[in-house]
Amino acid sequence: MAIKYSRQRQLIKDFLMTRKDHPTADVVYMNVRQKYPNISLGTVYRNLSLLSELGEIRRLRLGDGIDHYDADTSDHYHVICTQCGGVSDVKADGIGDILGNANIEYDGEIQGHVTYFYGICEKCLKYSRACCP
Amino acid sequence: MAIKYSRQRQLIKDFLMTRKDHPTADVVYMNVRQKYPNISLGTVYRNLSLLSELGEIRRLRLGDGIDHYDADTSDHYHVICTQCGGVSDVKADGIGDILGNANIEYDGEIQGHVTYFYGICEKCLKYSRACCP
DNA sequence: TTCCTTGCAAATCGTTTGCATAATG
DNA sequence: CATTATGCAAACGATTTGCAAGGAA
Repeated sequence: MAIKYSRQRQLIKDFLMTRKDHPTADVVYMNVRQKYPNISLGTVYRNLSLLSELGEIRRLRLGDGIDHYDADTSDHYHVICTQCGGVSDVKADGIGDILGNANIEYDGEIQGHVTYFYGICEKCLKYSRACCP
Repeated sequence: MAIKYSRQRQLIKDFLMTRKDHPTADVVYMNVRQKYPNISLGTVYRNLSLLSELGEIRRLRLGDGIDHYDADTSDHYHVICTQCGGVSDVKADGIGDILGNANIEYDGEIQGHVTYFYGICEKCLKYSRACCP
């Protein structure tokens, strides 16, 4: 199971690192194809999964049924805009600790949690202000 | 868009209220079919969506890519067992407030959050204890 | 009668997989 | 050379949808 270099995987990771909007597999495919036209969707999926397993990127499951990917593996959270569907980052230090210490009643063993927020992103806020003063 | 009664919708909701394990659409279909053999999968999906919109049930998106449904609409959280995949309830009062007051840096407007936990459920815990003393 | 709901099947959409070929170490 | 990765296309599983027929108000 040794991992060998592939230009495709490198390009996928490179592209992801340039983006802060947590693109989907399809968006990755569309973009990488501009530098490497022969790449196939299957390869994109395979590498996104592999990179996620390796911990080099993060796979985000945000309730819209489509996987998003994030090259920023640091500890942070996400907000989904209920208007435009965009995904943006939030700093929210200590949520892990807070949830870990919350008053949780459960007879099994809790190992971790997934949290994301929804709301209205900065862009959409400005937009709605502009038209409804 | 007035809503008219349908026996199928009633049976779907009735079934869901008897279950505490947050079944998927397919499981609902299999079970309702025993009382109403002609029901179609499409009808099950349509009604689960409708009931969710009406707030009579809750749709759970737990990161496994399959929607689960819960007739318990009270405020509670869920734990997904990493061993058996089962979904169970947790009481965790105050998480909403805690997250609302967390130290969150975000330039948009946060309206709410989704949180679920993962870990090992009671059954699987007992099971693993039994075989590894 | 009006309009909502259904059953059925086909269609959609994101994702995975089998396989022969190409590239890496 | 052994092994991993690829492109392609077909397969997949969950969900949605178009449509003609059935049922509720």
